[in-house]
Amino acid sequence: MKGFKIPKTTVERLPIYYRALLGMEKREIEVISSQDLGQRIGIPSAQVRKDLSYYGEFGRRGVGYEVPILRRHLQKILGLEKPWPMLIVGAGNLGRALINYQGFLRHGLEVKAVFDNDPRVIGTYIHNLKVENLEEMEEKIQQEGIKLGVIAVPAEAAQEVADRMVNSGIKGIWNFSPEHLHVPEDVNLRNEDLSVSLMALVYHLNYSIERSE
Amino acid sequence: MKGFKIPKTTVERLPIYYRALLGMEKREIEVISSQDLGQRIGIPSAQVRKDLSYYGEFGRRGVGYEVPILRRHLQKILGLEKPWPMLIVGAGNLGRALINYQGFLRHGLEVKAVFDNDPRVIGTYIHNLKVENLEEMEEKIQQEGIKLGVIAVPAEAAQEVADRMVNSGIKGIWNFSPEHLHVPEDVNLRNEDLSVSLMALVYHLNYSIERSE
DNA sequence: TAGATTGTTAATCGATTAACAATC
DNA sequence: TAGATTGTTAATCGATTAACAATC
Repeated sequence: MKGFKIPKTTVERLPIYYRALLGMEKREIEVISSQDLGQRIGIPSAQVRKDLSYYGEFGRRGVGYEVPILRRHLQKILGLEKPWPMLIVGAGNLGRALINYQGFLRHGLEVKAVFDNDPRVIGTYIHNLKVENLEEMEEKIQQEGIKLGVIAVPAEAAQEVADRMVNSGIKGIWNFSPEHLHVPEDVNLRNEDLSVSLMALVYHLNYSIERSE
Repeated sequence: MKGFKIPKTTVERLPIYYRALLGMEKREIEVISSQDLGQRIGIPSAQVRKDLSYYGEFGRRGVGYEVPILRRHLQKILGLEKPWPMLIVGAGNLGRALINYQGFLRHGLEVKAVFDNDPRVIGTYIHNLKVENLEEMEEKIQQEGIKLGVIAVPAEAAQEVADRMVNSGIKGIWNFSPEHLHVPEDVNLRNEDLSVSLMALVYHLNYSIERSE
């Protein structure tokens, strides 16, 4: 990786490239041009080339990119070579959906534990995984060296869960609660507030329907 | 609303403001400055003021913004005054999580129907809602005038579901599948590919852990 | 060689931020 | 009036895009 600054927007697109390449590899497409790759995912070819160029020269002029090679480069760039153990706090509907999501393992992620504080839920099983008492979270994080935590609890509980995660060594938080969480700057926080996302969709929907009526 | 172009990034922030204001209104905070509002959600005050200024002059110089007034303006701007009927296709874990999500109604959205094509699931109930046969989707969309559809099906089925939604009059699609969907330009498409989002988090996590070790 | 496509530079476009006059 | 905060302009910063020499 070169030393200079990489645009945030580029990083957001890397997983999209990676995913598309996985699909092409499965279908045994051997070589792809930035033009073709871009077309499949709705990104201009110049942007594809520029994004990749921040990390190296992966293509061959006049030819294109070899799919398996580029895919492996992206896997490494994204940090998906070694599997990341992760934990989920909150065994409600969303927590369950995430646990059951089959795609994590394929992408080098593995849900190692689920925690909740509701006695009616603790001890039940979700897809081979026993829901554990939230009290035991810290111990597990340290035992297993877990660095990645998912917050799928109600807004009121989110900051406390985050604090406890951070204190036990978690370095990346995927936050599904609507709370704006405070974490130290060496902790990577990613907010996935679905209702915020939906409201932005409704804004555009409302606007386009108003205009056409 | 003024005539000129509003930055995409501004639109993405509006729901965050709206949500914060809802919380403040509940706690009976009457007036808030751009400074204070921004602080709560991690957005600089100048940006708060600029974003709001695209839609009007909602504040009072020397004073700030009246919370209930600004909240109502944002509700209107976002198109959340009248409730939007929506439908979900795919009654798997994610579909279930979305149906059970209590927050939609509060934000002017209402899940009117759920569809699936699995005979073992059709006819079962999820939170008062009967899972219907996917065959009947088109009829329902037209009967109820539904404009908003959620795609929570496997990648292979996503484009077909999208096509059928579009042909029946859906104007906004919230796509949870990893497929890059093709829709006419008057249809608003929002992709919510969770594994893409997670990979971007892992990228940063990996990078920060590498550096500190 | 002729045709294709990369990697990169420079131009353009868009978003954020600082600063301050207006005004409560 | 003195202090506070908006709304807006202009400067800065960052991202996208066009264009093309390098090269397969």
